Amino acid sequence: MSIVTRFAPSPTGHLHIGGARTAIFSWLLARSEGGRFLLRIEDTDRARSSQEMTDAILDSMRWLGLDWDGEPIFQSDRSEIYNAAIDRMLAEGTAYWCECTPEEVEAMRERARAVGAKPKYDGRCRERGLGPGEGRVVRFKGPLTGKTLYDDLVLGTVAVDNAELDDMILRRPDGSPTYNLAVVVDDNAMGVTHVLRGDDHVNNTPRQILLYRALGFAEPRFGHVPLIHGQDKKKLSKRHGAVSVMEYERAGYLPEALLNYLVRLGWASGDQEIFSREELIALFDTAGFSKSAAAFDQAKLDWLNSHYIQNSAPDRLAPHLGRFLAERGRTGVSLDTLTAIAALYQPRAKTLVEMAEQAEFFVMPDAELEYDEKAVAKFLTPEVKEHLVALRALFATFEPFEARALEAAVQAYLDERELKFKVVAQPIRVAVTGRTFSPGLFETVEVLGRESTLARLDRAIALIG
RNA sequence: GUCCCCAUCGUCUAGUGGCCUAGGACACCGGCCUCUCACGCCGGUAACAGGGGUUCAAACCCCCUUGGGGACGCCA
Repeated sequence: MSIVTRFAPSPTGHLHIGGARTAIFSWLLARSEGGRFLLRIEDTDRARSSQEMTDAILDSMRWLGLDWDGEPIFQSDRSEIYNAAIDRMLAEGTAYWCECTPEEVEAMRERARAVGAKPKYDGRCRERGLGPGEGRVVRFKGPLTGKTLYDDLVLGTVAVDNAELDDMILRRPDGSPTYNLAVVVDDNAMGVTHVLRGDDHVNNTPRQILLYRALGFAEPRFGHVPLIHGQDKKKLSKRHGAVSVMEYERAGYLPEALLNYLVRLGWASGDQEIFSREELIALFDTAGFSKSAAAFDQAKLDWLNSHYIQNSAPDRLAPHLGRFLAERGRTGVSLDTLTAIAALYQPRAKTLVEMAEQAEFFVMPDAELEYDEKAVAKFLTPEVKEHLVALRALFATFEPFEARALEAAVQAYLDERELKFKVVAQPIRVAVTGRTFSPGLFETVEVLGRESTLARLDRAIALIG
């Protein structure tokens, strides 16, 4: 039987790092087995769900390269299906009407807590034979004894006493279905064979299995991947900084880097660290899951991002660099220039945002270039003035205006005077970039171009006075 | 509180009874390279939570303790 997996986000927020990871795992499981990967939007909470968030989630999925099969299913237009299932359970005696109010149920929970027991609904309406009525809900008539166990794809055998489970609500007073019921009905209808989700759902699984049985559905395999924690070992949340996929995109991360990082959080294939999309599909295996929670480590993500930046074609990076420079107000840079700059920064930038920050001096008007005070004081000294003047003249006419040729020309100038390159390197660098660090001096000068190089040398010479 | 789950370097992990004086990666610390900053290269520090078993042999199996996480919704 072919595998069918699904990702079922609730459109109440952007695609979260944790959600993205379970989506990646579900996608990989399907793709690695030649199965199908489906999408279901869990928008039954009409008040908190929005079309904007649905679109944003789909955009993030596309950005990561997670393609799904068929059209996404929306729970909001499937209420008849859920109701049919609930009505059937009512008719078959596996569900019942309950008239307890939320306040009464809360009181029951309080009482249970007081005696050190598990807080739960006490089942007082189970045998009352109530029918529909204002304010009434439908509850599942679960088994009171015995154990429910299943073989988890990542955890192994998980068992829970049925006595721990209370009779969950299936239908609210307004007729809408609750999460557990809708999930079971949909997963069954969609033919889902493998459910991969976060660890925080293990407690739901026995309940859902009981529903599968009550409904006479075939049970899928379940796998619960450990949650992603922040540096403090707590469940990842807003206060841990950037947590949505979109934020990482905006922060200048490459999708393949985030994908690679996320997939290694809780999964491994031997010692391999770098995986292409194709390799992942070829190597993915549920045996590679780890059982313990993983802490999100920004430093390692940065390392992967620099790896992918270094290994990308510069012309692929160029448009992205252009975008991030534009955000800094530097527009109208040609694609050729962008490509040349990107190539210089590939080994130097951890993120595209950092690349744009570092490279901004290349594209600012010469008159706007700011000179670092300390750099000027240290390197733009009277002793080097004559050399800057001479080299300015050399740069003014030398052909071709290309890194290696310029380097040879400058070297010849220095040889004649028995000077070391060190004497002029930093002064020229400070003159054309405004600071003490940059890519290779001649590469920088070449990309900057003759006109800007001369204009900046003039400014530097003027600064010496 | 109750239930469920987890437990190897700071972090991500390899390890499925002998190949482990525990391997890799990130980070960190040295060094090399060098026109700066990076890249790269070489080297280093650093872990089987504790205690009992089982076994000729345990990081690997069992139990307990401790620690951590998650869940206890008419949210998903």
